[in-house]
Amino acid sequence: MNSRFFSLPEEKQQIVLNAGFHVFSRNTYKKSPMSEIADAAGISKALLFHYFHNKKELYLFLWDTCARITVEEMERSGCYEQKDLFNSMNYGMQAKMRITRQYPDMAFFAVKAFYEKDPEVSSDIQKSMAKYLSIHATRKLQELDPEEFIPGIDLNMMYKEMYWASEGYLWEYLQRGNLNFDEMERGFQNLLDFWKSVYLRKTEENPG
Amino acid sequence: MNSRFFSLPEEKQQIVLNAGFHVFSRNTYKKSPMSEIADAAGISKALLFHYFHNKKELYLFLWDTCARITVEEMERSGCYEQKDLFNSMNYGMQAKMRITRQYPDMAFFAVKAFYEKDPEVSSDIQKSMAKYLSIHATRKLQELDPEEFIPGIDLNMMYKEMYWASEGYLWEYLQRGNLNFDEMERGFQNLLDFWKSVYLRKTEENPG
DNA sequence: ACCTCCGTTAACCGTAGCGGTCAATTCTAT
DNA sequence: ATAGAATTGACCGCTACGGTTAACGGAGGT
Repeated sequence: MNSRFFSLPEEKQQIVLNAGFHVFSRNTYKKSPMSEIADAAGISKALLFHYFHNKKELYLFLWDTCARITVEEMERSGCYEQKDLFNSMNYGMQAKMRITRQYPDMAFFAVKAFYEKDPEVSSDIQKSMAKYLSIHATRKLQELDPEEFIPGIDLNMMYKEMYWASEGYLWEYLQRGNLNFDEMERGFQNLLDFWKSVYLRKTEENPG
Repeated sequence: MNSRFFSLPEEKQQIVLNAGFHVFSRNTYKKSPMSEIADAAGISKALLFHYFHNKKELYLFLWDTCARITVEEMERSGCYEQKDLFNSMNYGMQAKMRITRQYPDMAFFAVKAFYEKDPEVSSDIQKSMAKYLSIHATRKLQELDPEEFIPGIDLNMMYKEMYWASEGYLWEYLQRGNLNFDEMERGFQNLLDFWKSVYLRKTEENPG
């Protein structure tokens, strides 16, 4: 289908993908010019049209790539198999950052595409999303052992709270651009350590 | 300056402002058409140009309005005078939601404008921002009494964590549109209660 | 030396949308 | 009826868009 694009060296492919993620994540579908994407990728507009027959094809290809890579990388991180909640979040976040390192604008693109309203692409997006969600639904919420946490804590709320804070944390970094991944990773470790120190029940092995 | 606009009934003014916030928050400055704003406000493009001489004037007016209302509403909420951290956050969040109720897209507009790169407006934005930040800087970080919180907790980290979670919480609601403010408020109350139950030191009055 | 293939591009095309203007129309109050 | 303000449709010059095409240039085969 995209044989011409796939025969490119992988490095060049990534540059084009990133250019697409970048432009489409900052504009609506309709207001994302192919010329801007080509410029960002350092190639001519005509060549971009040589790789992808039209704008819609590129956009949907980017969406599929985004979904595929996310699923792959999350599976690969092993976060779903972790029994320990904090390890699970840690691996999950590491996966997200590994993705962001390679495709800095993919996260933005994903949310933008999900809420895209343009009739030329929205139905395709939603259809594909439904497919991926049905896969995702197999992963049920962690079964947490109340004995491990401080007495009386609302574990459901704790989980949601940690999720929101992770999102807020990630968001703050993504928003300001020029990412320092080592710093991000260290910061998230601190966050995890804080949660452990506060939420985990104190025992002989874990004296707070 | 904008005498023609100000002589409008307040209700109509708000409609126009919201239309502006909406369009400018979803596109770059350059790609936000005046025609689209006029449509969203239910008036003709020519009339919009009657109220504001050109696009730049409207944009900067929106920015000033945004900054002014935010400062006003935060002051008015009384969150800065609160001695208790949780009360302070509660009032602050209530103020944010009061603003969002009236101008649903103002929060989006603010972050977008802050990161706007277009040379036609970016310098004005940054200049005005510096002004407002210098006012804001007078409000120093809460002096927290370690005696009130569980022993050994990292108060600095706790504060940051609560901030991130609030942002993540707000973001989740804003993102999906069609806001239910009562539900949002209840949800945030739950979050506050959770924090109190976990972070506050247990005493006779507060048996966890 | 010539030819062929193919990645790559500048230049182009028809159209649509932009910021901004203005004459004309409608509304309102006397 | 009429002055004056509010409001608009139609317009202008220009830019930018998606997509096409003819041509360029280098690598490899003969």
